[in-house]
Amino acid sequence: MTGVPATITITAMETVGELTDLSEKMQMYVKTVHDIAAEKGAARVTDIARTLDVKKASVTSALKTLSSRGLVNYTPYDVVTLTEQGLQLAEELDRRYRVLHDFFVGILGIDPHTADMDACNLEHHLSETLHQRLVGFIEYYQTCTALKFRWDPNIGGFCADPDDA
Amino acid sequence: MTGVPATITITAMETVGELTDLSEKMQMYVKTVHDIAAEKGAARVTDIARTLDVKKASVTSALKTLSSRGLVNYTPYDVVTLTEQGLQLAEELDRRYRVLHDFFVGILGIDPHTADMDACNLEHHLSETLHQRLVGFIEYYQTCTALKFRWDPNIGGFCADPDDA
DNA sequence: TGTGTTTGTTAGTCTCATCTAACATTAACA
DNA sequence: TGTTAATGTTAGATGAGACTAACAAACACA
Repeated sequence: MTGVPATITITAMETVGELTDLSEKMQMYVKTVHDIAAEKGAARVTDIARTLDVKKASVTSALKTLSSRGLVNYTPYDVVTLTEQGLQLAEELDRRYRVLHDFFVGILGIDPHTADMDACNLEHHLSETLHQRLVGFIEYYQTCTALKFRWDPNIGGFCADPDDA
Repeated sequence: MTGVPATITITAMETVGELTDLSEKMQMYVKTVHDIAAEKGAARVTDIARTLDVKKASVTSALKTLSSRGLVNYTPYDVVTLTEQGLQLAEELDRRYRVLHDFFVGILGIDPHTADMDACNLEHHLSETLHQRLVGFIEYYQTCTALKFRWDPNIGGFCADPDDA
């Protein structure tokens, strides 16, 4: 058992990748297993390959790496699940994804599809401090009525939200 | 001459990396040459190696790649400068860096060092749409007095800026 | 239960970006 | 101007992560 502690504790400047010493690519495999497992109970190699747009041989190879790191339960020809540690990592990534996506769509007014792509690209690279500030900012935006504004595509800028008093 | 158009035009969902088909690592070399050249007029292999914490042999190798891509002027044993295309790329990256850093420090109240690290890690991964929205958001924050708030470390959350009316 | 299809694995190759070790060039200066 | 130190390059190896081609296992169903 190497690398990933039983409970993930990210310090201020650290990203998820730095904490786990896991490349962005490998993080994506963990996230993908999590997403597929959430939908279907467990992930198959074919599903993972299709989702990540890679060949099945690449998936097998990645799963061996992740298994040796204690992040996935892998036995040849069997379905794949996350270990407890893999689950914690996936949830940490998911928290980051959701905060980014919420911020992009809810506050910056970016269309959901672009927001999804940006959040996916960025979730691996946020420090814990930045993550927490975004969480706090979203909370403040939602509770503070004085703060309501909205992106206006006609102007190409932000302006006071007309729905708000 | 391949890959990079004479004038960079990034479309909505595209990142700088996708546009130029240049890896994050290679983007970092371009940015580093730009930074060193801004300070000293031109970059040397040793400077680049020290800045990026890699060996000089790695720098030589990267410079050959970037030279073949038309982004740096490289001749063996000579100082290194950016081509016009390399300069455009570096400036595009720098715009993203500054917007992120401004947002993190000026609005989210993150300390400059953490903000620097986050901006460095994230600058390669922003879509053009997200970049533009952040620019707009910062402008709005700066001009709209109703929008002033600030991170309060005691509370661990945002609150109305006491300096503001 | 045998046969074909789907799914998964293995073996080997490729590219990228790094490294080390050895060598070459340039610069400094006595 | 010759020697030494600093700087830069080459050649070859490594590891990550992708690929293809060939093979193996599991499944589906007549």
